[in-house]
Amino acid sequence: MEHKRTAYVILGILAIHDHQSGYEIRATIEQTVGFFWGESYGQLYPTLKRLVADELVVAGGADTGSRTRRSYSITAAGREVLKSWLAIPFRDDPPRDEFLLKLFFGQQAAPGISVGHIQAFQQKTRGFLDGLLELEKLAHAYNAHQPGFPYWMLTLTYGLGQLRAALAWSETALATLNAAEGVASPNPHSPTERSQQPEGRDQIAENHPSGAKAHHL
Amino acid sequence: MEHKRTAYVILGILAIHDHQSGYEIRATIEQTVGFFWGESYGQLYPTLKRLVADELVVAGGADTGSRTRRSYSITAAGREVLKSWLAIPFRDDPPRDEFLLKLFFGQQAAPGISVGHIQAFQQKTRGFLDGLLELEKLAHAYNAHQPGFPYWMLTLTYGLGQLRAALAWSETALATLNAAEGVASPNPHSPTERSQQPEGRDQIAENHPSGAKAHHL
DNA sequence: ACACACATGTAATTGGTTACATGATTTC
DNA sequence: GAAATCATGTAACCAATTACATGTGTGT
Repeated sequence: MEHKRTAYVILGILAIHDHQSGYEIRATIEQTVGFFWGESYGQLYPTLKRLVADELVVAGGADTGSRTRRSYSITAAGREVLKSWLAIPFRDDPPRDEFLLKLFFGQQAAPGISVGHIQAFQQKTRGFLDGLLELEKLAHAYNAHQPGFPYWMLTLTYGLGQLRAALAWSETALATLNAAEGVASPNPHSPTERSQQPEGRDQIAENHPSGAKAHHL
Repeated sequence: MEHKRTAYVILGILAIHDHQSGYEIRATIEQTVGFFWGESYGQLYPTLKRLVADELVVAGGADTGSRTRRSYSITAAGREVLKSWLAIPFRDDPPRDEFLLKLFFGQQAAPGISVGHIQAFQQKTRGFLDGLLELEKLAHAYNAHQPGFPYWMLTLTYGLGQLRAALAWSETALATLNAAEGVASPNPHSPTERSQQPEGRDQIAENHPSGAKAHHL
């Protein structure tokens, strides 16, 4: 009876605003938790089905099989399940930041490549930041009175902080690299959409004098 | 003949320091890119095999099948493949931050839960930061002269910046929450179950005027 | 002889993405 | 009645995790 995290996202969204269709839920996810939590279509509908089967949400509207709008609400049981999930420690999934990875190996790349990556990163970050600022404005305008508001703001300010730090870093990074690599030429990069911020896992290099493995590569 | 990202990590590591066993490669990954790139056992050996088959690395040492140490080196072809991978735009994989997710839904949680999460986050972040600072020290001590050094430092300073921003945020977040949630009965990190939560529907803001997307819940 | 770290591997499964296929409703 | 957008779904795939199974070399 385990549920995957997609299930809890759905429950959480419905707990805040009930009676949404799958389509709407998806949109809501994107507009609210989207900046730190990506969901895919492929997961949504099957999960919704499963939640209905487990009676954590109830479906109203058309009969199954039809393609007409159906809307979902969370049940009391659903709220409980959500609540107990919220109470257990969050899991830190392994970080995966391809940008940093490519940057780390920058020495192996052709000249200019790393600078290009950083520039692309910078642009994405700026765009992302603009989006969050916009979101902040809208949230204040429409949702300031809602009970969840303080929590929402917390996630927002977290995001803003990370992005600003990233932006500050990118300036100095470019300066450093231009010094190190000489002049820049090319650009790689055509824009994509999503950005992410890495979230840590806690293991870090272990090293002790005696066994002294490779800390020097 | 697509390669997965694990393959490029291996190539990159071997490009920096050749002639390592699978075991060593894994350790090196952890000690260098580990803080922003998690790899799992399960991927390493099969990928290594595949790389050998594609002649991007060569294996020396014992014969296949044996469990004695084998060591791998990158080939010229391997370097080329790595180089061209480095040149293509990095991919931003969808963000997934369970901490923020739980925080976002904090209103649905029992009292103290969110504070507990933030405290846990704070601790992890501090530990992580300490680890990075340690790593920085070691890197300066042992690797300062190596050609990749400036790039490694870039990833490091990025991490430090993010962590410091996260730490700063967590302070204000705790302050905010303590104000908002009244007093804490901190229930840090051990699962709870049962709680009373009657509380009927919460009906909140409805969809607004026409046109614009629902930016409010 | 035993423990322990070094070392290599595989099987089962998850969790998720992408791409596609299709129907319903609104708007012009 | 065509187009756009709202809406629901599925199939194919794949990257990665987990847990397990096993062997080797060294030091005590």
